[in-house]
Amino acid sequence: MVKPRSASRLPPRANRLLASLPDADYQALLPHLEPMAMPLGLAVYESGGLQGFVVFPTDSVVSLLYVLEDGASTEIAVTGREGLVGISLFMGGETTPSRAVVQSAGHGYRVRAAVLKKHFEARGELQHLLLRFTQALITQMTQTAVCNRHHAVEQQLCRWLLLMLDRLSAPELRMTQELIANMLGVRREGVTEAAGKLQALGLIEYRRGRISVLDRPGLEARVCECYAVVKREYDRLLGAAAH
Amino acid sequence: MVKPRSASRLPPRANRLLASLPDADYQALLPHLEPMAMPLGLAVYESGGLQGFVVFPTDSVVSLLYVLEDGASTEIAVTGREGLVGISLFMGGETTPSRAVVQSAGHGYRVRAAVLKKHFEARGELQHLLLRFTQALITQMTQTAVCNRHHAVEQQLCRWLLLMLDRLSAPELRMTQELIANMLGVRREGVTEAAGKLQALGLIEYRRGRISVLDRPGLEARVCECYAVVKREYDRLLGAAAH
DNA sequence: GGCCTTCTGTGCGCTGCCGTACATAGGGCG
DNA sequence: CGCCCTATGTACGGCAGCGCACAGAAGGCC
Repeated sequence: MVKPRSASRLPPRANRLLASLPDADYQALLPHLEPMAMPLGLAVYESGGLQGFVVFPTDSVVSLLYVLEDGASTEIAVTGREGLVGISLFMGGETTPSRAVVQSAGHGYRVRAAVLKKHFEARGELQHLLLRFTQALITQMTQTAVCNRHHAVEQQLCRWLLLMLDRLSAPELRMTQELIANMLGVRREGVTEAAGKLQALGLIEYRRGRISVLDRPGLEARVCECYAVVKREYDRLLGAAAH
Repeated sequence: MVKPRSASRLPPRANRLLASLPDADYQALLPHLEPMAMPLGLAVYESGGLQGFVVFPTDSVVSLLYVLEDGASTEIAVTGREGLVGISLFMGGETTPSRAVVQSAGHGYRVRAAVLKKHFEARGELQHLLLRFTQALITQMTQTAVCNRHHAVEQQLCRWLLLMLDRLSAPELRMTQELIANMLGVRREGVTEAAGKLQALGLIEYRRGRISVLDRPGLEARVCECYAVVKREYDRLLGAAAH
């Protein structure tokens, strides 16, 4: 039933933000939307680097992560079809000290920073929408900080899987445990252990770089409160349609 | 040399954001600035609660923190004279799932949410300034998440002390170790140990709810990179004047 | 001055995660 | 088909921080 991922390029409005725009605003932006491939590992932007574009993912998922001087890293937030990558371009800072890396390959649409900024400043519904999205993103970052401090790796893994799942079309992700460990900022072995436990419980199934979620409700029953808080905020701020 | 803290109420422009506003914007906002006392422990806003005001601290410091269902808490960010409390009011969400609590008593000025929103929408320099501040705040939250994950309590304590110091007029804070522990999301005993070590090194001195920083450069030498990243972003986005 | 609350110091054993090291297994590629 | 790279499983010691329990000390209050 699931179409091969590269078969079709989804239309811009597969992105929920673009879908939420009033027709007039959308039509104004449309000529500036450039389709782009989002291959696994692509750095949409680098820490401190000037980025020329804002990206609206359709069927891809992008991680915002921070890499420490010693190479250790932590995911700050994850963005997919419900949002956009590059908020610093309209927030006024131009850059951020973090990186954005494609975690699940797919496609998206990009808009030149200057163009988006002009439309943002025009202060229509676009501005309100982007600011609400930014606030939702802040909640996700906040909750990540809290979760890092207080919850066990297994719960964080559940949270992470659910966040990814919400942004994917199929309940399967191509992702090694090593990469997940980088995202969560823990050891690979810790992920192996936690994932093994979830598999033993029948919640997920995985083999070599591929994880399938078999029992989503089961995951939701084991996850910490952090997931629900984030989801509720996204729904509240961006409309349940973002789900 | 240090004036008693309650002796004088500072003018609005003791707040760096208000100080950065062009005169015209400032004059427009001035009639709406209501001076307010910020006593220790005051909840400027509660998780999920509708707040009617945005607050510009002058000589007070406010913590944004998240409290988990089980009562455990973590500080997400700290705001003083360099910023404002209540970004969700102009970001469009009205509320956030976190709390804001006065950590260091003092004063501030508040503005009715509707008034600030109107001025924000008028899209002058005020909007740009508030958005840049928001981005700086995001960096602080981000770095908190990373620091929580990867750094030891002692380093986090150094970071926290330096962040507070940057927002205070005297190198002394009234704060029990218990409260610091709540902020950092660790045990009180962990703070006792780390603080004891810093005192033994001659960097700080404390007695019963009062901490004096004796050797700021020494703290800077022991802190993790997280502090510098945040400081650099604040300076870059809000002008070195914010220092 | 003395009491009593609150803050701070310290000492357990425990657990979760780290660092390291190595063994197995999957699966793409020649 | 077989090789080899890479992903995954497992084991072991170490340590940071936790939860708990209690002793001492500081200082406000009457």
